[in-house]
Amino acid sequence: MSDLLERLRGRGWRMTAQRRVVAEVLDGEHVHLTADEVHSRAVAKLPEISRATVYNTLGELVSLGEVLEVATDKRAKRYDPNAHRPHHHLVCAQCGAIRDVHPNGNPLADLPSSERFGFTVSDVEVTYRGICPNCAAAA
Amino acid sequence: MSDLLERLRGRGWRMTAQRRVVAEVLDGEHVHLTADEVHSRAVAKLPEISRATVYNTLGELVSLGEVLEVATDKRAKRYDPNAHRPHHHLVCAQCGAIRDVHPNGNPLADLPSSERFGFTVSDVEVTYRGICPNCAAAA
DNA sequence: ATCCTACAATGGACAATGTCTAAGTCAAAT
DNA sequence: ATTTGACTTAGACATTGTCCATTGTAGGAT
Ligand SMILES: [Mn+2]
Ligand SMILES: [Mn+2]
Ligand SMILES: [Zn+2]
Ligand SMILES: [Zn+2]
Repeated sequence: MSDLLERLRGRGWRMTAQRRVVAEVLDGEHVHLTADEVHSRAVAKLPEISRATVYNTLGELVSLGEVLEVATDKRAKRYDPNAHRPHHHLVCAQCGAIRDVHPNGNPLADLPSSERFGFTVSDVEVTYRGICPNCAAAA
Repeated sequence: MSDLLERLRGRGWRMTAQRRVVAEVLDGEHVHLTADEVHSRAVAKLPEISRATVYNTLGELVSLGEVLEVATDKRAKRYDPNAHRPHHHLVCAQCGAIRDVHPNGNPLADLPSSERFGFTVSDVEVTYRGICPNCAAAA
């Protein structure tokens, strides 16, 4: 995710300790944190970082297309740094664990024009739900 | 939706003015209201109905499988009385209008086991996004 | 028709999530 | 080193949702 920081510097972003920390927290695979989780982890690295800054920074990253907002649970939005390769999500209905998945086929092609109601359809999100191996083992 | 009231009576539901009003508000096609919208419309019919009762009733309807919770926008949950025929959603990215859609194919079959990470996958939600005819005309 | 009581409704406190602003701070250009 | 406007902060406020003690009532029993 240091390439992210590079790209942002190139776009005229002022590089602050807070933004570096948020970027660090978002680094990794299968990362889908809520704003509050991002804040907690950021505070561990930079105790004085404020909630508002985390929200602001996440919002900016979303506007820039560097992070995606996903709504896999019905409470808080989650922030997904894997914005470059399109993908969908597989969510454990029990513990909420989230994995990135790449299904076959193109769901957009499966929506016939008779089911489009005159909309110009440009995008599709797919969320699979099930039980993860951990939760299955604990049952 | 009077058949809904019948089914609920059969399940031992006490029939109250409040529950009748909530059921009335949820009647119709392509209905996907937030709890607050349900409350507003219910108040128009029964001014003294409380927010708590609307939340309680919606929660009960969801537990009974008579209404679905959907998360097509990233703020409030929406309540969908079309719980009997499985379907997906088409959402206007501009105005938020929601239509029920029935795509071809089965997205569950498109998730190969190599992409299941040991999960037992049981369900899939698909949300199409685009621009509705109204918003396109206004542009 | 009246009574009883378990179930339901109410209002308001509280919690979780998200937005906004005024004032102070600091990155980076000069 | 100075300057400047972008950035951060704390906390008020807004929205969405939950909980609980109290009050009300639907529907069965008499
Ligand atoms: Mn993802
Ligand atoms: Mn629907
Ligand atoms: Zn799990
Ligand atoms: Zn629209």
